[in-house]
Amino acid sequence: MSVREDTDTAKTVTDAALRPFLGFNLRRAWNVIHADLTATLEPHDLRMITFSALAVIGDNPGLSQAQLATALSVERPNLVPVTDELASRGLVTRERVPSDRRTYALRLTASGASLLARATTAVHDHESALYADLGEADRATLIAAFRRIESTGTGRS
Amino acid sequence: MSVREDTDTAKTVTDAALRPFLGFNLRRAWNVIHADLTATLEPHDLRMITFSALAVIGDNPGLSQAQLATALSVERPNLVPVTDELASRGLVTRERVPSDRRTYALRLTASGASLLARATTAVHDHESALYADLGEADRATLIAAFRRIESTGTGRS
DNA sequence: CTTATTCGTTATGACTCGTATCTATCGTGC
DNA sequence: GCACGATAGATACGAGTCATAACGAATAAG
Repeated sequence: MSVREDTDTAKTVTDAALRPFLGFNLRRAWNVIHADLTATLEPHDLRMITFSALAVIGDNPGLSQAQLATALSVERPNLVPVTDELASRGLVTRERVPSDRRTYALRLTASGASLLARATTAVHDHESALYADLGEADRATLIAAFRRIESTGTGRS
Repeated sequence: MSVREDTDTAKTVTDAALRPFLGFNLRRAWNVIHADLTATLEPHDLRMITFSALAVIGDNPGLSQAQLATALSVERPNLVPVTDELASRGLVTRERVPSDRRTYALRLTASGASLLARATTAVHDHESALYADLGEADRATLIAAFRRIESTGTGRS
C-alpha cells in the first residue's frame, strides 16, 4: 500500500489530525487557563474549588452544603474537605439551622468576604490579560457558546 | 449589621458570581465535552489519550515516543502505558530505528488505521451533535479563540 | 575511554473525583 | 409514641490523571 513514507526523521510533528476537533482545542485552552488560574489563586491560599465555593456562598448566604455541591457540580463528599478548610480558616461560618438540625447554613465571614473580593479582582485581572487578544464580542460569543454546549450536553435548562 | 437575609430557604442557588469568568464557563463546557467524548470512545475501547495518540501517529508515521509526548503535551513517562497498550493491541508498531537504537519508530498498523478512522468518524459525529446549536461561524470563532488563549498563556508560537 | 545527553522505562506520590456506606435528623403513616 | 423511608453531612475506599526522580541503554562530543 505504499506505506513507505520518509516522515520518520521529520522534525515537525503536527497536531493537524486533532485540531479540527473542538474538544481537543478546548482541552488545550483549559489546560492553559487552569494553570493560570491556579497560579493566580495560589497567593491567596485558594484553589479553584475553594474560590468557587466562596463565590457561590457569597452570592447565596445561608445555603446548605448540598445546595453548594449542586451549584458547583461536585458530589457532596468532595465538598466536605472544602467547607472544613474554609470554616477552619474562619472564612465561612457553619450555623446550625433550628428548623432542620441536619443542615448547615453557610455564610461568609467578614474576612471571607474580603478574601473573596481580593481574589475575584485578581482572577478578573488575570482573565483580562489572557483574553487581551480577544475582543469583547468574541468573549461574549465564547461564554454564550459554552453555555449552549453545557445545556446541549446535559439536557438541563 | 442587618445580615439577616431570608435567602436561607432559597430554592434558587445561583452561579451568578462565577458566570462572568470565562474560565468557569470553560470548565463546565469541558466537563460536558469530556463526558461525551469518553462515552463516544468507550465502544472503540479507546480513551482520550489513546485516541489522540493514534491520531498523531497516523499523521506523523515513524515519530518517536518523545515526539509524541511533546505533541500531546504529556510527560514521557505517562506515555509508556499508552504505547504499551496500543502496541499490545496491535494498533501500532514499535520498530527499532537502525540509526538510533534508543528510539522507537511508531506507525499505525492496518487495524490501527481502521480503528482510528472509525473512532474519528464517531467523534466527529458526536461533536456535530454537541455543537448543533452553534453556527459554523461560531465554531470557527471558538477554535480561533482557543488557539489564541493557548498561545497567550504559554507564549509559544 | 570519559563525560554528558537523550530515549524509553520504572517507581512513586500528589491531586481530583465518584461510589458505597454510616450516623443523625426529618417527615410521614400507623 | 413508633416504625419507615428519605435527606444532610461525613467517612472510607478506589479509579483515573499527571508530574517528578531516577535508572539502564545508546548516542554524541571531548
